[in-house]
Amino acid sequence: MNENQAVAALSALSQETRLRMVRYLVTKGGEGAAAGEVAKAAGASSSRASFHLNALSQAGLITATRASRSIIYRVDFAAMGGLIGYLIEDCCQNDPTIVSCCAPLTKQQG
Amino acid sequence: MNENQAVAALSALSQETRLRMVRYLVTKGGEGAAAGEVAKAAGASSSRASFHLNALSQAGLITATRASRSIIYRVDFAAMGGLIGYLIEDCCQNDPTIVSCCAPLTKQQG
DNA sequence: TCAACAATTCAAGAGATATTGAATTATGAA
DNA sequence: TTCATAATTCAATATCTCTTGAATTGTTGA
Repeated sequence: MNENQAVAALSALSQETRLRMVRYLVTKGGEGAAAGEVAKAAGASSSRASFHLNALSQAGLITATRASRSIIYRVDFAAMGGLIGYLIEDCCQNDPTIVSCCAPLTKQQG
Repeated sequence: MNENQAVAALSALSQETRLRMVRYLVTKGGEGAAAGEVAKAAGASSSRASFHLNALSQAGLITATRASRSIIYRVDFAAMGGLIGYLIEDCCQNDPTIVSCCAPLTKQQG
């Protein structure tokens, strides 16, 4: 993960419809979901959904694979993890005696 | 953390100068850094830095406290952790038998 | 081949955001 | 009070992004 990739990923996530899509796909895990299903979950028209799914794909946050008439989208969990790691890199200069500031960054996950 | 807060935080982070600022402040931990120091670290003019620091503050990602002539900015680590938690909420529907997709989200932290 | 379904592409208009340099506010020291 | 430092505010410009609806592409089954 470099700066350009991180800005691209964060730009992609900083939009209501796309954030809903990613969060929906996160819950779906490796199974993923078809474009139409994601569009419905995010409350978007098909053209809008397509536009935003393409943006997420360009940013490297999701992948697309065709399955018959549908196109299945899945979160790229390595990319998501890479982004999170980039955001909190060298937290508190990696000082192991300081826990108070870095602790909240690892606790909220579930 | 709700949807509006998350979009605001991600919008704030999705800009080169602001991302640099936050990453710099993350390494500074509870100590924080003065506006001028952050501006220098991010390679921004003072007016640009002020504009972007205000955006990060409005988004709830950093706090500002005056110390003599300087204004010290610090990352709000609870807000950062809340954002990360919101992004990966209910990953894989919290199925404990699935590790492959959620693992990368908790490993990259340094 | 034809009809139906799933999804993408396109163009135009509306709205939001970033940059610049000059001016202004706030603080501290002589 | 006066000067220097630290930082913010302002207005104008330029640029990017989102939405909409119609048209198009790709796939499947009758």
